[in-house]
Amino acid sequence: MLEVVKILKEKGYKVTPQRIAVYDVLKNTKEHPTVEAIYNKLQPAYPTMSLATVYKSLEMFKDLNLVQELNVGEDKFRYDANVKLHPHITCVSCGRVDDVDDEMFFNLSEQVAVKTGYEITGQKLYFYGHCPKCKQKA
Amino acid sequence: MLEVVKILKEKGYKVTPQRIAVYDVLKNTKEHPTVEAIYNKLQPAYPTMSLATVYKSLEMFKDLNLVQELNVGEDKFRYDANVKLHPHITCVSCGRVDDVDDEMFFNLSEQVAVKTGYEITGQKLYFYGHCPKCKQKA
DNA sequence: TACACCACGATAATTATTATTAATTAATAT
DNA sequence: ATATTAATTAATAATAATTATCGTGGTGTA
Repeated sequence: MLEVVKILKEKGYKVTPQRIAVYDVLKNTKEHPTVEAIYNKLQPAYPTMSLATVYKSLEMFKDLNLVQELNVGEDKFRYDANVKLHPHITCVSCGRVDDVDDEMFFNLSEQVAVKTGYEITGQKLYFYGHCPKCKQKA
Repeated sequence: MLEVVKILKEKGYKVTPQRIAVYDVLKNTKEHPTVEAIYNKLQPAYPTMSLATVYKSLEMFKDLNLVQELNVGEDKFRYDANVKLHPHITCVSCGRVDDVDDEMFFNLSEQVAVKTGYEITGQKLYFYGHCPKCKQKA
C-alpha cells in the first residue's frame, strides 16, 4: 500500500484517494474482479467516483506493472494485483476465477522459446473446469 | 471441407455457401484471424455477406467444436480451426499469433487438477514475446 | 498569490458483439 | 422440376465494454 504510493510518486504520478482505493480493492481480494465489480465495490465509500476513473487507474497500474490484466474468455477483462506470472483457473459453471500455484511451470517459457524462436516476455495460463463446490452440486 | 458438410447435415444444420466460406478461411490459414479479418477476406468473393453471419457461423462452429475461440488479451476474439488444445504465442510487437507444439504440456491438466481440486475440462496457454522477425528489427 | 499541471467526473463516442426482423434460400416431399 | 416450410441471411438497431473529450477544480511550486 505504501509501496504503491512510493512508486506513483517516483514515476511522477499523483497520489489520489481514487487510485489508492482502486489498488486496495485489488490488493485485498482473491476474486479477480472486473472493472464493473471494482466500481461497485467502491460505490458506497466513493459514491462520486466515475467508471472512467477506474479504467484510467487500472491502465496506469498496468503500465507500472502493479496489476495484471486477465481474460479468461469473457468479453471483458479482470484484474489482479498479483503481478507474478501464475496460472488461473475458472469454473465453467459458476464463473469464479482462482489462482494456481505455478511451481511446475517455471521452465515452460524456456521450452517455448526454443520451439518457436520467440524471445519470451510473458505468459498467460488459463485452465477451465468444475470447481470443488460445483462438483458437489452436480 | 467435406467433413464439415457432413457434420452440419448430421446435426441438422443447413449447409450454406456462407458457412462453408467462413470455415474455409479458418481451415486455410495459420493466422488466427478475428471476425473482422474473416469478414474482410470474404468481401471480394461474398460482397453481400453480413458481419452478423460471420458471428453466427462462428458461434455455431464453436458449439460443434469445429473451431476454437482465442483471446490473447485483446478486446476481441480470434478463431482457429484447429480445435486441439494447443498453446499460442503472440508477438507483443507486431501482434501476430502463432501456434506452439504442445507435447510438453500433455500432463499439465492433471497436475492442476490435483493442486486445485477442480475437475479440468480445458486449458488455454498463451505466451508473449518478440517473434523472430521483430527480434531482428530491434 | 498566481500559474501550470494533472486528475477528476460527466458524458459523448467508439468498437465489438448480439438481437431483431423481413426477405431469401436450402432441404424435403411431392 | 416445383412447391412447401423452416432455417438462414442481410440489414440494421441495440447493447455492452471501453476509450476519448472536455470543462472544472485541486495541488504543488515559483
